[in-house]
Amino acid sequence: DDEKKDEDEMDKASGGAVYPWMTRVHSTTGGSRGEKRQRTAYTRNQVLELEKEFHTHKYLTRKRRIEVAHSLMLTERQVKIWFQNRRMKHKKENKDKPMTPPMMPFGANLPFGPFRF
Amino acid sequence: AVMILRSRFLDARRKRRNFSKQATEVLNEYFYGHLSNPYPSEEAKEDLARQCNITVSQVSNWFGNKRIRYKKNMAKAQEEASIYAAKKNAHVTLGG
DNA sequence: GAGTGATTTATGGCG
DNA sequence: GTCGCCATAAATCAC
Repeated sequence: DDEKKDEDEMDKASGGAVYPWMTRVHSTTGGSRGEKRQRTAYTRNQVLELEKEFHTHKYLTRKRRIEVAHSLMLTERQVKIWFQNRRMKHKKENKDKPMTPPMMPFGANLPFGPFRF
Repeated sequence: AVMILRSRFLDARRKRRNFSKQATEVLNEYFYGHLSNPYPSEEAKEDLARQCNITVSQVSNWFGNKRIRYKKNMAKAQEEASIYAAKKNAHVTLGG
C-alpha cells in the first residue's frame, strides 16, 4: 500500500501558534507536496578542482565559468553559486577566527585573547 | 589532494562540543521569547554571543538549526515552548 | 542511534 | 537587466 501520512508533517500546530516563518519557504523543485529538497553533494574531484580554481582566481569570468562547468559536469549556475559561497567562507575564515595577524603588537596569541585594560 | 583531505580532518566539527547549559538557556529564552519572529538582529546576536561566551557565527548557527528543527518537530518543540513561555510569564507579569 | 554544532548546496532579496 | 553579497533554508556531516 502507499498510505503516506507524513507529507505535511509540519503545519500541524495543535495548540501552539503557527507563525509565517514556520512554513516552508523554498520551492520543492516542481514536486507537488512533501518532497525533500535534494542537495547534491559534489564529488571530491569536483570540489578539489573548484578549490584549485578558487585559489588562483577568487572571481571567474563568464568564459572561465563555462569551461569549469563543462569540465566538472556542473551547471553554470552551480559554479557561480559555489564561488559565491566559497567567497563567503573565505571572508568568514578571515574574520570570525582569531584576530592575530592584523593588530596585536606582541603578546598576541595567548589563549585568553586580547588584553583588556 | 592530501591537503584537502587533511583540511577535512582539521575541520571545526571534528572536535564538536556542546554549549554550556547556561548558554543554551540564554539562547532558548531568546528563541521562545521571540517565537513569532526568532531572527535576532546583528546587534542582538552580538549581545547573545557575549552572554553565552560564543562567537556570533555560532549564534547564527544555533538559530538556524533551532528554527529548522523546531519546524521539523513542531509538536515536540511546543512543549519546550510552553516551558519557556511560563518562564517568561514569571518576568513579564500579564499586567494588560 | 538521537542530539547537536558546523558545513555544504541552494534560494531570494536587494543594491 | 545581470551579478555579487548577504542572510538564510534545508540537507547532511561529524562527533
